[in-house]
Amino acid sequence: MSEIKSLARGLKLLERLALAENGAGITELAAQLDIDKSSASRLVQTLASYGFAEQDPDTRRYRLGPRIVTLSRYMLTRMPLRDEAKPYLRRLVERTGEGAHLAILSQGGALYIDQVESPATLRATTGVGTVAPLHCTALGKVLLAFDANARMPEELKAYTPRTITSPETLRMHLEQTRRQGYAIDDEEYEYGVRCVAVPVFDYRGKAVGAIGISGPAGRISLERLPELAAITKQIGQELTDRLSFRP
Amino acid sequence: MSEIKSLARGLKLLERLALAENGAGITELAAQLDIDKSSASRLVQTLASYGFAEQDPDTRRYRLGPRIVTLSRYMLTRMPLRDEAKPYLRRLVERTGEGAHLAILSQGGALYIDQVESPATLRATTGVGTVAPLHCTALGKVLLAFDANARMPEELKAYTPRTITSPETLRMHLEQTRRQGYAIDDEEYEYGVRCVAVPVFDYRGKAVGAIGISGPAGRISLERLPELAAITKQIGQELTDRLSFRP
DNA sequence: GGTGGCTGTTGTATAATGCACAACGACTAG
DNA sequence: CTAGTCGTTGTGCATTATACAACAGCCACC
Repeated sequence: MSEIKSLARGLKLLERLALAENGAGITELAAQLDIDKSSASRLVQTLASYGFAEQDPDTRRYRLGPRIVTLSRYMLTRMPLRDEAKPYLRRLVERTGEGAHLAILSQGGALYIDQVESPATLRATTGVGTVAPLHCTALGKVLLAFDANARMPEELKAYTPRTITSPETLRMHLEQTRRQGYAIDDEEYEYGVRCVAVPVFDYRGKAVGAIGISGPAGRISLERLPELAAITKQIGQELTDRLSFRP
Repeated sequence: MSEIKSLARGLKLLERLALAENGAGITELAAQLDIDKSSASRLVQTLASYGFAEQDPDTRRYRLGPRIVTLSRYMLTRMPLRDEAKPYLRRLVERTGEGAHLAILSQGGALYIDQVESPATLRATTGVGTVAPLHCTALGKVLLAFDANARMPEELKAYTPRTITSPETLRMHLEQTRRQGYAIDDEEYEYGVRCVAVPVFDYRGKAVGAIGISGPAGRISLERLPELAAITKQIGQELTDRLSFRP
């Protein structure tokens, strides 16, 4: 499995460009990858000529190009799960009033694939393409509990005081998640945001993703949680049923 | 400007993968790029090892990988225009009841950067990342009329019977668009869908994008058009005013 | 159940290609 | 005006990607 070095370098550059807040300079990029300026320059030029990067005419710095967004769209439209899940996400929003999300396991986290916003003014929305940690989000916990490919994160980073940081506690939590068929995130990732999520299975019974709702803790009160969990479980089951029909 | 060949090949492969409905095989890809199977295999393996492509375990065919979606998210969150425009898109939906979109000029078309869905059951939504033709969409016409970088498409492809296919007619249309400050799409791209769009300018007075609404022709009647155009123009102006504040 | 045609992957020698080292022009700051 | 950036471009050399194979796995078809 010998990888093509210059392609690999180009892809690494893309990732660096993605992380750079206000674009990145050639010298900077070259230093990060430990390659020569000239190499970095030519690689980025190639990326730019295909629309994967672009140069700010004023500052001469480079940033990600619009082609990425277009490719991403292609990728998303080719996912059957996304199309199937959309109506159920809408239903989730209608019945709970909160924002709904669909995520799959990817890059060691929960990758948000689709969303439907809450009609309320106060919203908790995570954009499509975000990769959220597995151990402190409802969608992530569900994937961790039900997706056979999911691996426990090495480090359980604390995002809020409520984040579960002990592997033991998390394991028990996942056990409970499996028993009750849903997971919650009680302000464990972001202050004032609670979430509920359930797994989605395909016709083989394999977990292929998770759907859930998230909203301000004020609206998603602990008293309302059982009801919201029931609704989410029901709609998740309906989606699973639908996915089971295609052989 | 010597481009790095193997990186260029890798990027071309990415684009081919994006276009392939149900993934693409190595032999197929190699034939398309006119390179050897072995080269294609190793290039795609490299793409895969960075998450830009992935292999279906069953069919052994390759498709785009999830990393693309994540990068796309980074790209979008780094666009100031998008953040600024969001509230105005919401307002547009509130006041018209139709779906709202934000687009910029890219890849010879109108690249949809953001959207807010209509609350109605019958929706006309174009996903973020879509590149729509310039000559037959309201957003596209606006960009063509106001963005200095926009180039007239070589071929005015007819998508519906109403599509403007004559360069002369289109030129007059654009002239009118400039005069009245907004453009419409009267079922010129898709049957039964009408759109209204206006330009957005930055502090230099340069057109940086376009916002607009689109919905079923049944609701966006010809009688309602003047009113909808007025609303869209007003909100577009408000957004332009906001963008003018930052030096 | 073999057999032929397909797939995608892996070895290897050769030659093309990307690389490091420069030098360059364009800016900015002191 | 000089010293320090920056990004880009030329060029010889050596690494590297490549083309041509051969390979194992799969499916379908007599």
